[in-house]
Amino acid sequence: MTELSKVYDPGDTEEKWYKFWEEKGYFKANAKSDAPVFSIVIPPPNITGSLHMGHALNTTLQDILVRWKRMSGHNTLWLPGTDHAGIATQNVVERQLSAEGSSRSEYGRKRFVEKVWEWREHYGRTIIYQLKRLGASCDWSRERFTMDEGMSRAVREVFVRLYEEGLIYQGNYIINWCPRCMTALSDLEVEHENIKGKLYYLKYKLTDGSDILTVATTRPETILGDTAVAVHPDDNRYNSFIGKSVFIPVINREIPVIADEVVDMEFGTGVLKITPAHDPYDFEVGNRHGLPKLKVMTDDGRMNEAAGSYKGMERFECRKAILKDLSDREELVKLEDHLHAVGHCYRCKTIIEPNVSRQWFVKTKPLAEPAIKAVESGMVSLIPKGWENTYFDWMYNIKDWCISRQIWWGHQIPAWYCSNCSGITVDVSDPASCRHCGSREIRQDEDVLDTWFSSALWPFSTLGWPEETEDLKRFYPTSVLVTGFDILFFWVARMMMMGLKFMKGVPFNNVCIHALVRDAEGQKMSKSKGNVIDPLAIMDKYGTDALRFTLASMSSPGRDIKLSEERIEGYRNFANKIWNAARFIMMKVDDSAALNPSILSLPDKWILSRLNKTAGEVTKMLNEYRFDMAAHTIYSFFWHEFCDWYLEFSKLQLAEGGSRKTNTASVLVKTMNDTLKLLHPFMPFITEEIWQHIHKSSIMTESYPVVDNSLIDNSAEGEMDSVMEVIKGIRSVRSELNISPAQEVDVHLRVSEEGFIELLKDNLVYVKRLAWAGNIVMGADIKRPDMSATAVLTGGEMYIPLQGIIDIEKERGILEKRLKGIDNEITRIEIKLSNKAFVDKAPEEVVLKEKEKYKEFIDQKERIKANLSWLKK
RNA sequence: GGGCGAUUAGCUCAGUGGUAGAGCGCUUCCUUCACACGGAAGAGGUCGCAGGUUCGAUACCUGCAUCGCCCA
Repeated sequence: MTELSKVYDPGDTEEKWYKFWEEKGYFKANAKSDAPVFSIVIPPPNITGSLHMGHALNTTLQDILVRWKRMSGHNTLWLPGTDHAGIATQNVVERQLSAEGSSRSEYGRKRFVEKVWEWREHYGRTIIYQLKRLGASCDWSRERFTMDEGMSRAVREVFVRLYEEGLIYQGNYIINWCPRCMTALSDLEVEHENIKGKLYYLKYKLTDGSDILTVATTRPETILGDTAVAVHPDDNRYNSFIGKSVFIPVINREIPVIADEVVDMEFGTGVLKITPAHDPYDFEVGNRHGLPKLKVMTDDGRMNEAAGSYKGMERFECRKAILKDLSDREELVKLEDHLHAVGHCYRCKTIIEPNVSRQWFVKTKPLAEPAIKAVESGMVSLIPKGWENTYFDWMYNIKDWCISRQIWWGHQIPAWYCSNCSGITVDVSDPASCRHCGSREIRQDEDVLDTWFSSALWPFSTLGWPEETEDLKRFYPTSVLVTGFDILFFWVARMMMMGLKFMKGVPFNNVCIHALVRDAEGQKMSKSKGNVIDPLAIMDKYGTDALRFTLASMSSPGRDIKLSEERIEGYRNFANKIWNAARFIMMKVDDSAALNPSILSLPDKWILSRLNKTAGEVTKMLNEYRFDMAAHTIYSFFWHEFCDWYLEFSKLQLAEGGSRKTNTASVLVKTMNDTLKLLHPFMPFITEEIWQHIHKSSIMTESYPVVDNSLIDNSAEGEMDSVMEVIKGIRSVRSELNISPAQEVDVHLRVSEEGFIELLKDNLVYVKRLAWAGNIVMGADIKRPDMSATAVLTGGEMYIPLQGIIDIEKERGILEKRLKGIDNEITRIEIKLSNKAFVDKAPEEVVLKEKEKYKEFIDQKERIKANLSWLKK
């Protein structure tokens, strides 16, 4: 075995071992193996993305599961890939073109799409390399892309089948429109944000001149598209107006007064203006009452010809202009501050415009039903379980899904329009002629599908569907999906619907939902806030293992991760601790024989028992997706039991020589080996590096430790606790009295229990060495010697004579001097605090500080007095 | 407006119907041959507030407050 350097340097090893694993093919799944299957599909990161902490967390958790299962003998598949991210990618490439002084329209559709593909080839794989940097043990031979040939085929297949079943339809409805991206969005793609706006009260005069109705609105510019005003049928204030008509202010167009139950009598004046083409609720009202839907805006958020003199104005400019005209005409009654939720495009944050247009929709209710049942019946578990309610709530209230997008980058909708008979042909392969009239004059729908449409098929399309491939048979359904809660509806819910529909079975058995990573202040990390912690920089600085361990140990269910660099540094230190423990063992152990269980010492028995309990605990925690607790369990075992105690005991045992030495070596090696294996899923690189040093083979293909019940020894654990308690007691006294480490102390132990005395006798050598104890006398009738310190044990009492150890007179002098000093301080503060002027007039924090100091001094006084009493007879 | 979660040491967070835990930070001592990215010993908490159940509540129940998120 070669000697290790004093400090672990992750930079040297990570790339080397990743390459090694990949070349050896250790990541590859086996479609033919009969071993139990464990499969995961990765949440495909966007091709526009570069690795952020969210990816790092998500990837780490998946890799922990995958490496653990692989070591536990499973035929493991972790299928990687990327998402084409329609709008986001199109935006990125458009920005690039714009920087080059060109534009999407200048390129034209065909060339633009080619440009995006080019972009993907150059930049779109960045994130893949970054995932590798994290150590992700994905089966790269099965890597997929949501726009690759196979996935595109799956998308078409699904579209066609759903269309033929009537579950996909085209219709003219109100949808969310982003005037900047110039596309429709689904309800989920709209982010609602509370904005301080105004509520404007406008005058609508009755056409018969009999009265005026005051209407409150947040969007005065939409009066141009009003086609009615509505009141609640039970509202006595306005009953008499129903059926009459009013003039829209400013433009004086005549519209009816209608009654509808949806009107909230409490809101504003209780009279609502109805703009069916620009408000989702008004759209419904409009449908119920057969009102015309008057569009007053263009797709890029300007006023159209229906807006008359306002034509061409940007929508918020128009608001200003209308308000001016309203107030000029004295038709603006008043305005109030008003907090309301405004929808924003989740990609570009532009305020969305509800808009009536012809789009494609998925009828979701029939798909949602089985998806609800699958969770209700327990076929799929969401972890933590609390998310199931959120899931149900969304599923029960699901609305049809608008899937068409007016962009170029994506799966073009496989529908062709006939210019002859205006029939629609929907087909898997491009048709040559109209299915209805045979005309060759057909044109494909220009829109593309929502990116999430293809993502919804991910668990089976990646495995080869619609072909019945070996992979599909073996690896579907996947074992678990690991993802953040932010895409529960976007992705998880839709995969459930699509998986159940097309595979007749759930896409995964468990959904492990983890938190978001925030900065140390709890803020969401974002480039604009400048509070992003870049995982790549962290990996450079502290090593990948440290980052992974940090993320794992902080991912408690149901709580966001507040990441700080100090924390990562702490786990970097842990990696170094592991390194040095290994270094110690490699320096001390030259020959290790097979473990002989018949000659184990108490510390041997203890550490082996603790090791096995640790292995059991870690496995249990991983089974429950408690990565945090699994990580903590290994951490505290390794550092605080193995390193702090056993390694110190082992030094004595090794010095004994003979069979004690070889057996100790075996215990050291076994414990180290098993801990490295337990740790490997969390810290793959350092464990591999150490393992390779010792064994000249890979740890990846080793078996994960299983509990050996024959090594669990509760009585040895109890006995060790007693021994350690004695050691800690002596150390504590030494420290309290500042006894130098080299100075041995005698110990008088009053212990009545015979078994305890025997135990200590057997283990005296450890106590002497680890506590630097000299003579130890024990017995039931031991009396406290004069001038001795005291420590209380569970089973007795311990005295440490101080005469000759410390200079009693000198020590007493020092302590009394300190006591006097402290008494002075106490008096000083007492005077200060009893001075009313000080307490009343000094800044609060100064007073508080004095009070804290006072408490501190009182504490110190007590301790010094106790020590002084030890020095007396 | 509806729902969910949080509130425990200076900070970040575990946890349990019966003596309150970790990491980091802090204090003191120590470069003794694995590690100063270290060791030893310490200090530090009315477990958000108010009720209730209980022999006993930080934990279970109810209400309130503050913060965060989701949905409308």
